[in-house]
Amino acid sequence: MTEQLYKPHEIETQVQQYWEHNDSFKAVESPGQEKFYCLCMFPYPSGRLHMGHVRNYTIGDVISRYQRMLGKNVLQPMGWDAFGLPAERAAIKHSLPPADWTRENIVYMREQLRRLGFGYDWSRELTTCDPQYYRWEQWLFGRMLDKGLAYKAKAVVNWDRVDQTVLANEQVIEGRGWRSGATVERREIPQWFLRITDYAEELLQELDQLDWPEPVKIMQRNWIGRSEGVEVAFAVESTDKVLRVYTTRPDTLLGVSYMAVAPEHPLAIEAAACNPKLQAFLADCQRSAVSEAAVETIEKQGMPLGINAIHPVSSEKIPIWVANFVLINYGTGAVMAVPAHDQRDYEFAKAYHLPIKQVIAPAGPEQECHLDECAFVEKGVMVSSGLYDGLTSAEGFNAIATDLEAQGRGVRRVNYRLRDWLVSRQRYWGAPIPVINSSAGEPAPVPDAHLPVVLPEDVSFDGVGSPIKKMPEFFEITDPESGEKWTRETDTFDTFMESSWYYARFCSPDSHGAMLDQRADYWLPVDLYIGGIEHAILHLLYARFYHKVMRDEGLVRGDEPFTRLLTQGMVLKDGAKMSKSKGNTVDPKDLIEKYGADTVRLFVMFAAPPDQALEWSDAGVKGAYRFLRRLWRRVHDHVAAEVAGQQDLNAAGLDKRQKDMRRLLHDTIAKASDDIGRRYTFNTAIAAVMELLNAVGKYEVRGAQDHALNQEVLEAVVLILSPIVPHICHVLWQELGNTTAIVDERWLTADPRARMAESVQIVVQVNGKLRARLKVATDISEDALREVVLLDANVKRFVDGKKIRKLIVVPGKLVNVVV
RNA sequence: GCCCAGGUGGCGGAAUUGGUAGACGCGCUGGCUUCAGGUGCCAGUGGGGGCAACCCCGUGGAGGUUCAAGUCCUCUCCUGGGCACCA
Repeated sequence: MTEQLYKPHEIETQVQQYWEHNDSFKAVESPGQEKFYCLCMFPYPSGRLHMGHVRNYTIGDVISRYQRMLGKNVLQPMGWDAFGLPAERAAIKHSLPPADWTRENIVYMREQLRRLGFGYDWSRELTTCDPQYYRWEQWLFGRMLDKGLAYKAKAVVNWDRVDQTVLANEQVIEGRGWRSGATVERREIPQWFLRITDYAEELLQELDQLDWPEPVKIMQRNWIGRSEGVEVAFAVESTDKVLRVYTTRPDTLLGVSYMAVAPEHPLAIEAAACNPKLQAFLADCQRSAVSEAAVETIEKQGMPLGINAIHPVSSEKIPIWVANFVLINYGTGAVMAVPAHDQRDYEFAKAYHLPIKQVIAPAGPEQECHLDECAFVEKGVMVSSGLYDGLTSAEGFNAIATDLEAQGRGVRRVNYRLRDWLVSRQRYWGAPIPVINSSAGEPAPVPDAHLPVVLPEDVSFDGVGSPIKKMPEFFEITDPESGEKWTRETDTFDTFMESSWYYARFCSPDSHGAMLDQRADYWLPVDLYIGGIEHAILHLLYARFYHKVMRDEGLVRGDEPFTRLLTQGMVLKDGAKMSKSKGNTVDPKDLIEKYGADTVRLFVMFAAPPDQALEWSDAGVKGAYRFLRRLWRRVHDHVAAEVAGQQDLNAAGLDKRQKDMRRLLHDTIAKASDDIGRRYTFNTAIAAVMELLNAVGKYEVRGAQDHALNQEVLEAVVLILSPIVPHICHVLWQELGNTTAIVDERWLTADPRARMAESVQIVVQVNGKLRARLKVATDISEDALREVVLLDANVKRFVDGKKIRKLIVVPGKLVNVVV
């Protein structure tokens, strides 16, 4: 007797070849058939897949295969987010052009994805560093320029003067450049922006319609940061200048005791011109980091500018200060400070001995105000505000806003925290910005006929500045007709540009005459988008913005790109995120070699629900492998079993033992369908199938009907597991006597008749404490149930001698006796 | 600083609508099978008490609502994540 062993590598190779030869996952538009576009965030080709990728793509593949079994026309594409900073770092380290490094990585990672058995339509593969891809991004940028959606303005960056480069926040380590060690400066340079703020209101409003995790929607709402307030104009003493500030609390206007402007504000710069101390302070601020987290946690510092503003209501003189916590790119870059009613202003006022003037009093006894300790930031009733005394904060808001507007000293404004999207990067490895500059420095778009502007790939890369900034053959242009000299823009696009529309390009990746074609109307929007929670704000907001720009350009229908979103949790090991720097990575390659792709897929889906962090466990992987081996053996034992007289299952003629087994089967089908299809809790679906398989292992086959029942159970187990572990299930499906490929099979529906039970277990509590479990007929009357409950010996022990006050009955579940 | 998520056995996790806490898996303990094992099978496994039936305690902490709380409310402690040039 030769036992057939589970050899994952053999069968996985065979099954993958079957899919490839049959083009199993090629997605073809089929009007009339319901489509399902399942997209996972495409990877940055960093070298090799990490566990986060494996998890992300397994989740997507399981859902895609499940949807396909429901009969839908499924599109599951894959591509490469190929531009980015790591390629530049690697180029410096290995003296290899970023393009070569990136393409080598893609070849390797593509093979890893194949090896994991993901059902991608590889004919749609795209790579963002391909000029045939980014040419359309350059083209759309031209349209945005036409519409005024793209514009040039100055912005602050982290500048490393040694490496002659701009640094990402993550490259600034304790105020110094990560490579050069040079002190990082804040520098203002002209850069390109996209007017995402034009869409702020729509981006905010349409969040409500999206089937996205609530935390992600909250993060986007906060990021957009809509507020209603008043822009107030303060005259600057003995000048004709006006200092504009934005406040959401005009009701506190009479409590202003100083003004604070950002270090980059024109008033600060002007005042510093003849004040060396002030100049030193501004220079100091230049050196501190620009991120919001840094600004919020630094020690609040400031200096008076020596000039005053005139209060628009009281005409009082208000000193103007410069402060390091005021952000130049939010609001007007200046704030009116009301120490009594804003905690930050309060702390600043205490530190610099500025007046604290209360103008809002608690509206009732439930509010507490201790101005000797902290600001009173709640809304209340106005005091010490002259004509406005006695008004509530809300009434005062309106009264003051109306009065200021009437006097031309203020205007109601909706403000957004959202800032325009800065898309210029002073880096090499990105899509060139399709702009040329005249000798006078005036920018002009590159004509469509000259697109794409191709990034030179054969470059030597030393890390000091961008190579194309040193290549006259790239940036020097002479108009062949007029002889006029132009300079090509050498900045490249933020890589979020490419990832903002790739989901749409997958619909028509081979369209060479246009960015998109009508196939996009069939596939879009993406029905389910899956990726890391770390993209909750930027990528997802930019892609939504891009979709609306494309919509307004007539390229896509619909307002939103991603109908449903699934954010997957991190992969941890020893409680920390897996990362090279922590040295706690597990290479998927080693695991696949050791156990096969199915084991890796099963473990990743079983260890935790997809949106939670997943704690890596080598022992858990072994457990997954053991389960697959057990499944393999169970099926082969069944197939090999010799049973006299093969019979079809006669569901109506089963005995109690058989009915119980069959009920468990159909309960499991129902649970797995709900878990996989609706809840996305694959771990509990797998657990349910494990229980079923455990039960089938204990189930004694006594005759032909038992054998037939076993056949039904095992076929169901293999079908349910097939989206998760598709290779082994492909083989076992055929071992069970089927001639079809399981990838083309349909999902099962639970039979309600098989799920009906004659008896049910009732939990009996006395005063909420569990005292008995009773098995009763499903159709027992409530009165009969009460009677049975009170006859139970253990229940009696706790009830006897006491008065029954109440009897709570939850039908089919529970009885609680209250004594 | 602000925002978000999460604290349940030795571990990963389950408990879906307020109704049996700990499903399933790992690990561990004991036993059987095997020349052997990164094998298979059986039994046990939150803490405490009891020969047992059972009983008491138990979901980070403190209060509260309820017949009933891991789940709802208030306060609090801890951990992880994000905060605009990483993707």
